[in-house]
Amino acid sequence: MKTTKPTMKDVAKRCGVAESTVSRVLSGTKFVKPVTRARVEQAVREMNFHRDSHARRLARGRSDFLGLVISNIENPFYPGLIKSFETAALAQGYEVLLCSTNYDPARTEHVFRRMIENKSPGVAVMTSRVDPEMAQQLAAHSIASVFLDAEGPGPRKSNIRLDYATGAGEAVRYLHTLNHRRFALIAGPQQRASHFGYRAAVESELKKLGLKLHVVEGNNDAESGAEAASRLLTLAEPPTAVLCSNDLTALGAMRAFFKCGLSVPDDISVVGADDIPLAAISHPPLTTVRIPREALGTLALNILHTMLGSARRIGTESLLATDLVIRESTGPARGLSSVRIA
Amino acid sequence: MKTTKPTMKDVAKRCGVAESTVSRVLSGTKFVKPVTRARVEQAVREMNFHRDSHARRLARGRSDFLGLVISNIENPFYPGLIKSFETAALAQGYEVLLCSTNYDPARTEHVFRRMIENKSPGVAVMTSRVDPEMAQQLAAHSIASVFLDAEGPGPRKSNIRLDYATGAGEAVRYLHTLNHRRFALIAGPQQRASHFGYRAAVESELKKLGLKLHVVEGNNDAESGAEAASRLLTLAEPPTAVLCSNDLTALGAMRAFFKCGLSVPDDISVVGADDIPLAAISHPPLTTVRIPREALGTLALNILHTMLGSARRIGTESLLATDLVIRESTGPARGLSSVRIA
DNA sequence: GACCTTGAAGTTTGCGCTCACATCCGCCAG
DNA sequence: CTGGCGGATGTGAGCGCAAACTTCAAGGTC
Repeated sequence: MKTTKPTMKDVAKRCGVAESTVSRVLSGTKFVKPVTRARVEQAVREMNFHRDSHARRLARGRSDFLGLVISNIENPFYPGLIKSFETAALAQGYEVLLCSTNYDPARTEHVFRRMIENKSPGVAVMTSRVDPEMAQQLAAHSIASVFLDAEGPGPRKSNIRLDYATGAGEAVRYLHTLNHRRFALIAGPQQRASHFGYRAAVESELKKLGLKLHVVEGNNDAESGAEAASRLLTLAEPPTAVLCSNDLTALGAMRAFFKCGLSVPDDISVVGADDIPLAAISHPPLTTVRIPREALGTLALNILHTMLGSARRIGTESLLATDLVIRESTGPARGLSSVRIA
Repeated sequence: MKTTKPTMKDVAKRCGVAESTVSRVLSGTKFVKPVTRARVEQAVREMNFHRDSHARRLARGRSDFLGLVISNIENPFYPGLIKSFETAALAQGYEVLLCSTNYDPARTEHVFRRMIENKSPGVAVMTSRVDPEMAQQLAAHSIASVFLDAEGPGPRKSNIRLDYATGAGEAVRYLHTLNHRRFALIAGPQQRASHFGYRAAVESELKKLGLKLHVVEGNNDAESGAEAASRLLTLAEPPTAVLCSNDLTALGAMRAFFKCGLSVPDDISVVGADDIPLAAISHPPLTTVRIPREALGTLALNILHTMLGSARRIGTESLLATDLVIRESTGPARGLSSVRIA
């Protein structure tokens, strides 16, 4: 029983070829006689040999670790994104290094250092806010990057913009055909570009219909959604349709409405955003503006792959459309009088 | 503008010391004069130098990548686990390599090969089913491992057992005090140890109370939960309390009950298992047997860390208790006649 | 003052692999 | 017959770093 793990040299020796031949076989290079190849392959199998990826990456001068940076994995938006990114990455022969920042600056810095130290050829930064300095760090180490809803593209730096206008417009128009006239939005933190964009899209669509939007600010979680919803009900003219910055907020809002004895959608319609998995199985299932997470992950990877492939690594800007998924949290507006709460 | 990235040698040259001194500074070894240390540190900062982790790992002969193997990241059970594992790992100076098997044998094999090639010192396999051969592969490459609900421990191989009996017992007794007497379980696939254990725990607890359990098999997702729930309603004596193999199933079941015009918990009580984040914000919020995901992640890491630290890397077996989280999907059994559906 | 100790550095080797280059060989065209 | 050519393989030089080993100097100790 050998104690030390076999190296390529051991494999080479065992079947009487040079190390480089083994390397060629393992890397799938051609110009290896089928017989030789077979012999090497068998030896590899017999010895249960595995290349050391560190040595490999050192010798090649680069790694195939693509970074995927997210904020908080507990955000239900991410898993689908991660999965599709990973699947696409694997298909192209990359590995993925998943990193969460948890909104912690120290952690964030650690994450980026990790990318640099691992010689990542490219990183997808799918958090809502990015320190511009980090982007610069990546650039300084010539790491290709793709961001989400960030500033425009640059050298080796792409951007994916979510087009809230499509989905938000659809939602507004849909609610309008259901005779809703009083709209409210429980918005997310407005310093985030995505939430600002969403709000703008809703407002602009309503303006086309000659309607106004009542905005309350939430914090993207269920509690703040519930709290904001209660506030909406104290209005002189409460809305009949409530759009939300994300699904969690919408869920919280629905719960608050239920607590007040209202029925969704009979008394009030609620629309979420994101289409997290839970939206489909909530009670009632949530109508929502869908961000195609899977498409997003795949797109991010493909952008990275393209930038890495082309010699002139020019960043691109892509637009990703959103759309409305109609479920059961929306219905016709009560034609009658407005709902009043004691 | 230098094009190539600086190496330790460059740093050394720049401040007139030997490479090893730079290494010593960067690794925090002592026996470096403060003055020298400061000079090196400044040079590092000025040159924006970062060590190459591949070279580092190659030279040291080992990596600090702990593997975390899960089945499907879209399973809401995982994110909390991942997060706590990662946080604990970072605190101990490890990095984590997250891998999903997606129940795909090819993918699974890839995952394990990845661990081997990256010279992972340890791997936490948090999937419900494991190919024993994989466990063997890890052992063959002397990689420490910790499994979930797998076979007992072995050399360099630990196991964490979830103790369903605690939580399940609590749930049954709680429902019993609410006057429930007719119990059903929508069980998960029985070939999985965890689901088998859960069922056994519920059955044994009911037996103590002189009650029986009606079991239907589900498939751990919302649809199968709904389907199983409908089946339960066709019984001559439908249950008044339904336990479920997991929260998704419970959610599906609740939806089915609503569809039939029943109220949860007024007409029927539902208990989930896992306590996924969604359970707290579902309608009604779900009473559930909680698996402490955070504790699980932390525990897994600590076990790994301990095994790696001690010279005699003996595997251990740990038991992790579950408990009941009471929310609003459970209530007193109707004292009156049993519910009947047309 | 000979001897050891210890802090503070420098020197060197090699981790396991890839890749550029050199080599060898058989075969065909001129 | 010979030069050339391309397929098949061997040779060797690093990749960037860690760690063992070596060196040197400044103090003790008796």
